Amino acid sequence: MNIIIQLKTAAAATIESLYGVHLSPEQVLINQTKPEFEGDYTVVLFSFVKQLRKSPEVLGQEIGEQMIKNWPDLFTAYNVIKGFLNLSVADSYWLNFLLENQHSKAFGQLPATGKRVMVEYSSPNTNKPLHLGHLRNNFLGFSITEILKAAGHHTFSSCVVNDRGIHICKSMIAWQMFANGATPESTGTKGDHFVGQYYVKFNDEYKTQVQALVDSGMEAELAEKQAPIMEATQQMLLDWEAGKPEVIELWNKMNSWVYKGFDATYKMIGTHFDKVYYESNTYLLGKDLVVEGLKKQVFYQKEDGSVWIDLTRDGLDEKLVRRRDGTSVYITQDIGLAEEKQKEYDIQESIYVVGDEQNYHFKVLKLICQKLGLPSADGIYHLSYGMVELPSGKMKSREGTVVDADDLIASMIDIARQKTEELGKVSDFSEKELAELYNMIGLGALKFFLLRVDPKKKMLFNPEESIDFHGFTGPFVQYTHARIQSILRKLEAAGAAPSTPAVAKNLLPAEKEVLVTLEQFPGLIQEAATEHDPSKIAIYVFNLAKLFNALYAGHSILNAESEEKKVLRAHIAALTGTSIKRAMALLGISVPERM
RNA sequence: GGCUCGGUAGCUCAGCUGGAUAGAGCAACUGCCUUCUAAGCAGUAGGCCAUUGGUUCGAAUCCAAUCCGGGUCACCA
Repeated sequence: MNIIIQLKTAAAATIESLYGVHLSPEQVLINQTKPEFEGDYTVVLFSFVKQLRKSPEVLGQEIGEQMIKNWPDLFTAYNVIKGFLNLSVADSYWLNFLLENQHSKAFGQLPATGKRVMVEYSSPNTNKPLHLGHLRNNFLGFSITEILKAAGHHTFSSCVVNDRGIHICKSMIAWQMFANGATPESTGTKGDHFVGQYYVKFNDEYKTQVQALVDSGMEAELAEKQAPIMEATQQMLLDWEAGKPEVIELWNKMNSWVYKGFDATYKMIGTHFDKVYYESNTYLLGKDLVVEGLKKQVFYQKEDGSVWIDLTRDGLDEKLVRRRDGTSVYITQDIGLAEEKQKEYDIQESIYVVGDEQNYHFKVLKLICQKLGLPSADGIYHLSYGMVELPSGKMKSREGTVVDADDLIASMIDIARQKTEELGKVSDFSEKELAELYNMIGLGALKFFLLRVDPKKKMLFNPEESIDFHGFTGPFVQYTHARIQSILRKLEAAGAAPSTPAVAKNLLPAEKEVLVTLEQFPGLIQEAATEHDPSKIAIYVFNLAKLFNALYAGHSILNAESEEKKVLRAHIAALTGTSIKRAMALLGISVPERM
């Protein structure tokens, strides 16, 4: 049981015994004591003043005194300033905590809950390569899956590949027109980039054709529909749906190029999925649910035959779920897929990592699923995230202002290489070790950069300034880990590995601060999981590393003032090391032994 | 226009289930490598928490209005 819960329970019990007023522990507000005051944790008393009819100062004195009397092993001192009761927690508590957890490789792992959760993320289109926005999506999805796992849930990651539709046909048409049979192999181009080039070519040609038609006197709107390349694309979509063999063959071929490219990128960033859904297989799902919804009178039919749901009572609009011609719309397949996931994986929670431009869509999706009575409907959660913007504004693929994922990753790794070479600390590394290190640092910087901000906020990426390697960054945390490992290696070489049970009492402030923070780790994982927010982990691990660095700078470990202190600090270093490693793993970031 | 999300240091962001003098990082300026990795540490400076009103012992945090910015409201996906 962590100290905050113990504090709440103790404070509530004390208040009950002193004043006969029953409080639940949750009603007690505990803050970490500000550094300028004496104490570790603070009970905020203002909220009890009215009920207990005593001044905050008196309350603080009485409660503080009583808590120390009742739990002498836990609380050693108190002071009251205004309405704040500052309590000092006994050193023995922190030392016990340290001894109990020092060897736990899985420190922070919470007990199994039995809850089954699916996280869907990435969900790329197969007509162009991944860009910076996809990276934020992938990193968030991977991270939240790891966090939920650490919180004790049984997780499944999934990806819905948008492999059909008009956008893929655009690349296909352009390839037919311009490629002369070129392939990724013949041009030495990564498959997804290769196909993306034809998507761009399509748009160029389309623009030209529309302009030509407009110049010849056609209305712009009509020109956009009648441009020959667009008509050919529409025809190709119909041919695809009809299963025309040569279209299907081309579609398969081009998608396979794209997948090969995606796989390389996914491998590079360490993403993997337990289940991949292809939209070409799932786009017909949900049709039977429309029929069922009509029967249940959740949906209604208009005279023209189209099927709708009226959500005006829920403050939303009317929403189409089946077209007049009987074909389904986007949301229909999502309803179907939601049911499919539930059936296949028996999940209680279903998380969708999707950009915030689809907030409305997911609100509607959840409502419809609830009205249809799908078992997992209440467990639908849209992990909405803001766009990554450039100083010039939103990224637009048509205007060529997107930051390509592969390019960015490569440049991050290259910067990692440059900086590492400048510092010259790992000149004895083999080529292979160096390559691994550069990947670790470059990707660590990138992932940390994208995960450290609240997912729901839009964020800015400035390519000119690049991503920093100092301060609140991945490399900073990685560096702290490497330093810790260096110390531990030296201790081991000196035959003083941190296994001796006797540790020094009388913690110094710098030592205690690290311990207090370490003790919060499991609670923090819980918080990040319930709030679906990896940035909490990033902020935490940065803070932990910073506190450790302060301890490191102020107090020697190898040459500590006494053997006890040496052992104590070695233990703290070791547990900090495993915590950093664990926390960074929750962000999908590896940490090096040396850097 | 309706709904919705945001506006905190020069820049990028924490803090938002109300609590002490609003915190980090970057950039700027001072110091610190003959002792464990300076990708580090210590410090200085930098704020009308968009504006106005309300709720109360107390508001960056809650409520309302206003201003500014994003998203969305397709028989598109």
